[in-house]
Amino acid sequence: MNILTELKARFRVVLDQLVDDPTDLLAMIRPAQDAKFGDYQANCAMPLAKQLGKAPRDIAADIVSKLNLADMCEPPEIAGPGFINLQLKNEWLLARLAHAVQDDRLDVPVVAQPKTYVIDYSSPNVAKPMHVGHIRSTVIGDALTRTLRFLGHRVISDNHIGDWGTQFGMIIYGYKHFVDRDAFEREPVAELSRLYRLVNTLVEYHNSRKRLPQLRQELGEREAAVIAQQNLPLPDDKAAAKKAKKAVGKLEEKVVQTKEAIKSTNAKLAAVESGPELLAMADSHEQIAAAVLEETAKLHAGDEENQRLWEEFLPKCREEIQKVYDRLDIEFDYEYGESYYHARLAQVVDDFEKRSLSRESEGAICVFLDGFKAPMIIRKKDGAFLYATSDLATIQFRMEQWKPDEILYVVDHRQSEHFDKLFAAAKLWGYTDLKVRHVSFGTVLGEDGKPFKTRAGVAVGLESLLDEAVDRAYAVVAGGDDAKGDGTELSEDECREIANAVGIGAIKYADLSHNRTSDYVFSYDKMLALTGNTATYMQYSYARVNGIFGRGKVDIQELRMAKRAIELAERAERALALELLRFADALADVAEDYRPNLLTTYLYDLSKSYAQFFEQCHVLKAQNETTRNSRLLLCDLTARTIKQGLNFLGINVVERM
RNA sequence: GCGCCCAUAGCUCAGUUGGAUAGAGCAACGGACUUCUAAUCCGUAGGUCGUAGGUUCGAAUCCUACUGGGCGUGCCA
Repeated sequence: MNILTELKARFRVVLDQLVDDPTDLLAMIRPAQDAKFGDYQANCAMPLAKQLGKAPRDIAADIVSKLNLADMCEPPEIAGPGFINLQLKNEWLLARLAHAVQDDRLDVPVVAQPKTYVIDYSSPNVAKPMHVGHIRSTVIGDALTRTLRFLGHRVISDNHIGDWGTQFGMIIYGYKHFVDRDAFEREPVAELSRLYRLVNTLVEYHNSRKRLPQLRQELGEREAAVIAQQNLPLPDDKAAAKKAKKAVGKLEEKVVQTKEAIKSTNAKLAAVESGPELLAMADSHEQIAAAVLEETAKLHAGDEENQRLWEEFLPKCREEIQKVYDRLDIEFDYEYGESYYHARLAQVVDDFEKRSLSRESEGAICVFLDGFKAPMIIRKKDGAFLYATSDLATIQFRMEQWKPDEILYVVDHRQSEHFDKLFAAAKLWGYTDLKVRHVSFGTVLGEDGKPFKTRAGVAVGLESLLDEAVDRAYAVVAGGDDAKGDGTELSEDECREIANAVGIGAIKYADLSHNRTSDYVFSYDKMLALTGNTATYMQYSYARVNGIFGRGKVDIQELRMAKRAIELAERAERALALELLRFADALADVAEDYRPNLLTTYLYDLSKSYAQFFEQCHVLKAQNETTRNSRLLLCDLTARTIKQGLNFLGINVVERM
């Protein structure tokens, strides 16, 4: 049962008599901030004071007198300005725990009104290897899928793979001009990836050459602007003088920006010019950028050769991506790539045109939306479609196919404006009942506080990231095992298996435990730490419970069925019990605003409660058989909750570590 | 220029949508092992919640201005 939902239902009956809509007031019932105030607190009396023209403490007393809570709570107490403090009755807790022991769902109810969700996440480009930028979308989307599904919603996970864009034009061009046949035979994906990078480098080289003179000119103009501003006489007025100085600062900043742009442009030129072979390639492929676009256009137009190459490359690329998903233990219901929607794009634009929702501007078909300066372009002046077009087509398809109540896009925050426009356009198009939500997230930073890149300046590959985490986890696991002193307990195979669960778990957990909207600093040392809010700590808590069962030769299945009584004599026992029963609340919180970090916080609190219980309440050497059995059941519930909770995060537990 | 986001302990981060004395972990310091896994636990210290105003019974949270940072900004995705 969901404790908060139950309490709110009880309060609603009373508050309905006082106000028209108690929704906001009910949101003010929450877990107590401090254990000394009880288990839960209701803060709704204070805001009612003005509205009802009565003292808040009197209102609180009035509410309390009308509440029907006797079965669930001790008599409520009114404190401070009008807080209503609630303490759950032990009998009530015991009844819930007894149910949880027998219940596969750990007493977590199914939602009253299931919805249909489409969740769009991960969405890598098949032509490029997956990199660090893909973890957050993949891991957050997967966690939301698992959690919402468990809560009883119908969830369709759809990996909107980039398999149709310019990157494929690059690969095709590269394959036609630069392929190394032997390498392609041996390792096709590695070779395609090399070709992608090569073509990309050459394209950037020529772009840079074109851009450099412009940048130099810009630099001259901006430096002149600084001097001009500096030469202006300083106004006598202090505020105006300050403003003038600030203007100089801003202009100087722009000079710095331009200088940096020149530096990175020069680096791109040097990358090619340092190698005679590369330079020769660049010289003989001067029109490469246009040629790549043409290869892409030919593919889209159904050119036989390009189509054949695409069909040959795509499965190989997808296989490679699948390897990463296998390692991450992530599955999708559907993986309709962008190419899947190609046939619909022209119709989408036609429909917008027919219904006068769009119009031509500077040769492009544009949808002008209220509140946006720039229009959303759905067809370029050269006739090609854009990702806005295919995103619209995707919405149309999903509505036809699944009729979702809500579509979630788990995509980084930089695309928020695109989604704002997309959602506005979808509404304009007639999807007024559909809820569309951009579940955005921040950037993964390196320890220097800047976006996580290799020394060469490219995003860190996802595979190598996983390798590194698992290697480090192996060192931790094997090291910890050796340190026990009584010889190595774990076999080599076990160590490897544990290291895999720990390493992959650490990466996922580090990501999910941060508020998704903020950037976070990626650190192997922190994520693999054995203490603190890490997957490793949670996995360790789980393994310790298992250790008790092993040492005590406990048949936990038998104990569950035997319906042994749980007792809450010790403070630590009661605290643990209450935490266990908050699982449903925590999951509801995750679903509320799609925030997996609320689940990691919960699991960490649970593990801490368990650690205290573990210190203070000896299980196997309990005073008597009844207490021993009670505590074993509390251990069992803890282990099951941790396992289930980590499972929602896509993280596995290990029986020993 | 315009738009969006952010600023909390030395460091990395929470903060349940306006509630009681702002919390964790790391690092620092002090304690607890003939152990149920010490791979742990307990304690101490650490804060002008970027600055200045405002809203009200009550603000890290809402509003305004400022400072500093990130991102986006008409034909990439």
